[in-house]
Amino acid sequence: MSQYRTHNCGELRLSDAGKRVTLAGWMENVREVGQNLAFVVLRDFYGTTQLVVEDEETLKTLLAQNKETTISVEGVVRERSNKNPKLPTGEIEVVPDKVLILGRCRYNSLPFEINHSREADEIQRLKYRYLDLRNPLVKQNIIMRSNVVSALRQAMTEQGFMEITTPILTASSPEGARDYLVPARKHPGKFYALPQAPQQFKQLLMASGFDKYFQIAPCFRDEDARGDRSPGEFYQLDMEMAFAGKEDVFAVLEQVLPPIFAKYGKYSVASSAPFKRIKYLDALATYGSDKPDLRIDLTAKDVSVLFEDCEMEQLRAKTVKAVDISNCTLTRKQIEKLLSDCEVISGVKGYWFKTDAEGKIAGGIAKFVAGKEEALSKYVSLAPNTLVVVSAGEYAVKMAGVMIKVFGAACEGHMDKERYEFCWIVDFPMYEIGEESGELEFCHNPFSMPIGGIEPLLKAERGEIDPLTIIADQYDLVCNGVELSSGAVRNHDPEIMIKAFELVRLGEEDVKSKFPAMYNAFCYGAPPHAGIAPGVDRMVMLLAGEESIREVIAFPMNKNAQDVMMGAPSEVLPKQLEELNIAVTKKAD
RNA sequence: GGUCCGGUAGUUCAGUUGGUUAGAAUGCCAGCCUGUCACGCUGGAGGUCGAGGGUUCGAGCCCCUUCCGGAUCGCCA
Repeated sequence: MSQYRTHNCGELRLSDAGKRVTLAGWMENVREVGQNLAFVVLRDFYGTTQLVVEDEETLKTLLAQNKETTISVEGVVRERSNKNPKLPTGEIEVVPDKVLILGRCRYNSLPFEINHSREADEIQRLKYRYLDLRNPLVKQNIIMRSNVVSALRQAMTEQGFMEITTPILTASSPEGARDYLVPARKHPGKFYALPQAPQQFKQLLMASGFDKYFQIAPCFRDEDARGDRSPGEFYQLDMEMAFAGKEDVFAVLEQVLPPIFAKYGKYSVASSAPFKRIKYLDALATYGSDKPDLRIDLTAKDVSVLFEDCEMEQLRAKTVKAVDISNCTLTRKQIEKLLSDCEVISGVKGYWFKTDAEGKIAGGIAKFVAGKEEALSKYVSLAPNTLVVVSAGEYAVKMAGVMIKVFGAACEGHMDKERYEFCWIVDFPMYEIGEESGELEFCHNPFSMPIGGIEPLLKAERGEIDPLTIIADQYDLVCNGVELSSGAVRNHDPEIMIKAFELVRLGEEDVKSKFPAMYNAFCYGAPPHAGIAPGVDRMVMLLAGEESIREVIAFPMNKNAQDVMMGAPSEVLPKQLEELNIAVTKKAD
């Protein structure tokens, strides 16, 4: 038996009445209702229990303390005369006769009220995260995360995967995101890097003969944060399989994820295996996004041909996209507000018109579409009360995707929020023309196998096909418009690797110098392999229905990658820098 | 780094065209209250209106600079 308690604050019931118990917890609230009568709410991890204080001495002891002081009380469980059906412990109360002060709260005023901490300023919440986390609602997400991670480990193990940890101090990788660097004390001028992902290690594990690997892996990237992207560090369910292809990877996640989403998620799972597969180019054309939210029933139509001779200059663009929204009751003001929201997100202007109750075109750019009704109706519905939003120009597709998400969520009847819709986005282009360089570059990462192996690469080299048409065997898992993870069938063949690099004006030496370990390992006989890495934080975010990733991390950093609670990053002693062979320079004023 | 929005009591916010002593709720303190559970009632304390400068007889409000926060774009193989 614990030194401090016989029971926790969430477990006593009517059947325990008459028992002598000891409880410990935080003094959440004291309600004095008379000269010698007060109710004290005691809270611990498991719940709250009401203490009733009827003697002057105990009352004095407790009133001398601030709220949030931790105490231990010994007393008898009693049936309440006034029961509270809202509380699991609401049928009983404890009458303490011994009170012990365990940890005094020295402040009579807190930075925020514990049970309303979610409404408080975020800086305060992060600075006093240990107080914020006392709020059961805040704590709940962290508990759920723990359960989800444990369920993921169990499911992956059941699927025959083995968890192997990989180094945190490793070599900087020139590709991809900015690295976090760690100076190497014993090697002046040299640095370790924290891994952006265990990508190369897991592929090396495949070359080492491990068959199915997974890891709840910490990843570090020195890039700016977003609502759904924590700065600095995050976790992935990283996995890789040998002698396996796309179908094997899909099968594993289609078995592992839905039961976990069903059990821990806020909503029900609408997708069953196999998940819908959408080609990258089709996703862009239909949904205006490579992470479509399939809960929304809106799609984008290409109406470019209709506006070639349009009087309105902005609409005379190469690409014009239209999204028709049936049974739309939004007012002109609401429509324009939503369009301006879209404009903030995408940086592109949007246009609109609608059909009235008689099916007549009105509002917005109606003047410029008048007379085109017949041609238009081949692409979009012009049934009465249909709103049509339009985007044009270089970023028309992207804007269409934003409009689908914003209007889909805002218009009655076009989105069933209460479910999880998974899909695979497949067949990503291998190469693209870089915006800055204007030359051919890898679209995503150079580790993916081109579909068809070396053949399409050779054809492109001979000029028989456009290298932009080469497809990488790469895939994304998307759920409710959130990119959960990215994966690929890897390129395990040094010849194909070199050829893939040659198309972007690099060669064998570059492959060797950029990825020496992997290149060498693959020269000793590597298995074909494939993998994927769903983001744990984003998954938990979806399950909890949270908008901010910081709600599912115990100790999150703020957007500027600072830990305001610990004071990180911080200055260090000159001695530490000397040891690391880092010259101390004084900042110029 | 760019754009947009915001910063007023411990906390969450209101503050009209630039005009008397800057308000509310909650928390805190004191008193009252014998069945509360968001306890109630009465009273009280609590403010560098983010900072600096300017316009003005007069600035929380207008202008400039700057700091901080949020959203977003860039970025995230």
